[in-house]
Amino acid sequence: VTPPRDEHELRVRAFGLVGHSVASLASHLGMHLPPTGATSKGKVGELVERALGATGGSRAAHDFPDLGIELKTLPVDARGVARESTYVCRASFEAAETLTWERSWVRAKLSHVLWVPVVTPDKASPWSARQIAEPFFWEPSASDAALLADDFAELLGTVAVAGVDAVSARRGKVLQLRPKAPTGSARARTVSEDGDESSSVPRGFYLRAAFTTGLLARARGTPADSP
DNA sequence: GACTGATCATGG
DNA sequence: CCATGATCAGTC
Repeated sequence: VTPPRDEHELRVRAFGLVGHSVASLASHLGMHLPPTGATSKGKVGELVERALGATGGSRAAHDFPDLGIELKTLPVDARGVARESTYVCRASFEAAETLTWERSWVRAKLSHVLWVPVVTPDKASPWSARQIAEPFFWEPSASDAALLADDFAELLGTVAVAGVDAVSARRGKVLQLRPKAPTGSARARTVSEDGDESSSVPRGFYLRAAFTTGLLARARGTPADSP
């Protein structure tokens, strides 16, 4: 699948997936999926990337570089409530004191996102019971951006003055900083306020499920708690 | 049932 | 090790 030429083409392709199960999508693409469970983490995202012509790969870039658009699948229950938080990107603290929201990779990634909800009734649901729902584009509203910027500033501020280990996933109204590593013993470099180097478990930025649930509800034009 | 900390797969 | 794609699973 070649990359979409523009946003319209991407939109058409994404809407073309609506109603397909993950199993049928994989079948059409000739992809084999392992059974659902721990070993299949991330497979739906890779599948949808391929289906839409995302450049993918493991480079630090948007999924659609020419369009500046990021692709995210969103597991939701039958009511449209997000089942999981959403990973955004790795967090680097080389210059926590000077890194601003405006210059952050988090902001760049979230500036334009194509969300593809995947209805997953429960975690035991087989691929055939997980269906692609209506996708939607999101560009943060002024209030979205303010919430994100506030959390970002608070998180980075704490890292700058107290170190990354002082931040738990409990911080942040909508944006979290959490471990993001192969195992709990993985290490990544950290630099403290006075320049001392040490290491801690690698972290990543995540969007809370309540936040993404709200984005979906807004896109559907329904209150987040309506039936 | 929501949430946090830990974990799984793949490529460079 | 870095990055991408996320979800698992024990605890609150």
